[in-house]
Amino acid sequence: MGRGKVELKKIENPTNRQVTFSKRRMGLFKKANEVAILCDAQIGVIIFSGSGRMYEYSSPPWRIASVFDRYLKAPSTRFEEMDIQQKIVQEMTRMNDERNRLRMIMAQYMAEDLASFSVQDLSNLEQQIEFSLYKVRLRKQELLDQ
Amino acid sequence: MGRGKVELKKIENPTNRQVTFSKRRMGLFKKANEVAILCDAQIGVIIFSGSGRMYEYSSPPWRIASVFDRYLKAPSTRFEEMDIQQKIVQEMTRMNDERNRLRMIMAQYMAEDLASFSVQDLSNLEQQIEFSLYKVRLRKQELLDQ
DNA sequence: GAGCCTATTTATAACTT
DNA sequence: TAAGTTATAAATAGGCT
Repeated sequence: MGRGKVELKKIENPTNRQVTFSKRRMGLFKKANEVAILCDAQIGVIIFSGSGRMYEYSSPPWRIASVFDRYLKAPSTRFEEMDIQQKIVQEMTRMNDERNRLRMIMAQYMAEDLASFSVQDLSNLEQQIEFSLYKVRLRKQELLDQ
Repeated sequence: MGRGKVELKKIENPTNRQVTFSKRRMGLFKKANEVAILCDAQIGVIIFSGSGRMYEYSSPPWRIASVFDRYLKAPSTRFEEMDIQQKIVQEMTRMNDERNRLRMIMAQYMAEDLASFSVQDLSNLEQQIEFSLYKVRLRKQELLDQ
């Protein structure tokens, strides 16, 4: 989207990174606002810059606190403790050796024991899988375009 | 952005609204992901559809809970902190199904490092993910049909 | 009614001042 | 360095299947 194609990795030049951050942050909020209005949705977006500054968007007429409050009340929502995040990281690290193979079979693995999921859980899972699928397709296309 | 210009107001036709919601939700998450990576930012996005379904994005490797936790601690935040923090603590205390959560998070992690995959690998992965998506949807439908 | 397609609109990277 | 401009990449509305 611009004079040149941009690789999806951290922009090393701090000045360029700051400029891009400023522009794209505005773009992201604009998009969020459009979805909220066009599709009658309630949206909250929080951004922390690398330097720790916070920016937020919340779809009118709700305050962002309201969106998060609703998030807390969502039936299947569980707030992960830091402990659990650490467990995730540890688990991912442990699996490093067979990481690729594991990823290949993860989709299969994931779908094998769905009995204990609620409808909301499954909807969330569905979304995450769709996003994964999107990313896989994107990556494949990138390779094909080379 | 499309065959016709769209007025910024709620799309009245429910079918069109749903289609637009689905497309733009994906677009919004993609944009958020790009900003997070390009600009080294931490981003959380929560969307509630008009029907109350929740969708979320959180920039890897952070979980969305982490973004919100940081939000609650931000100096400029001034809504009822005690109240909401208490709710968080309660939620965290009630949390007991980390296994399923972990599995759900895996989908997101899974797609994060695709650099080493060949096109053939990706096609296989794509097929497996699509199959998983199919099974998740099937299971969800079963629950809804009960 | 979920995908795929493509004409157009929109976002933005690099340029300019 | 910041603000405005423009060429180009990306998103997507409406069609089509």
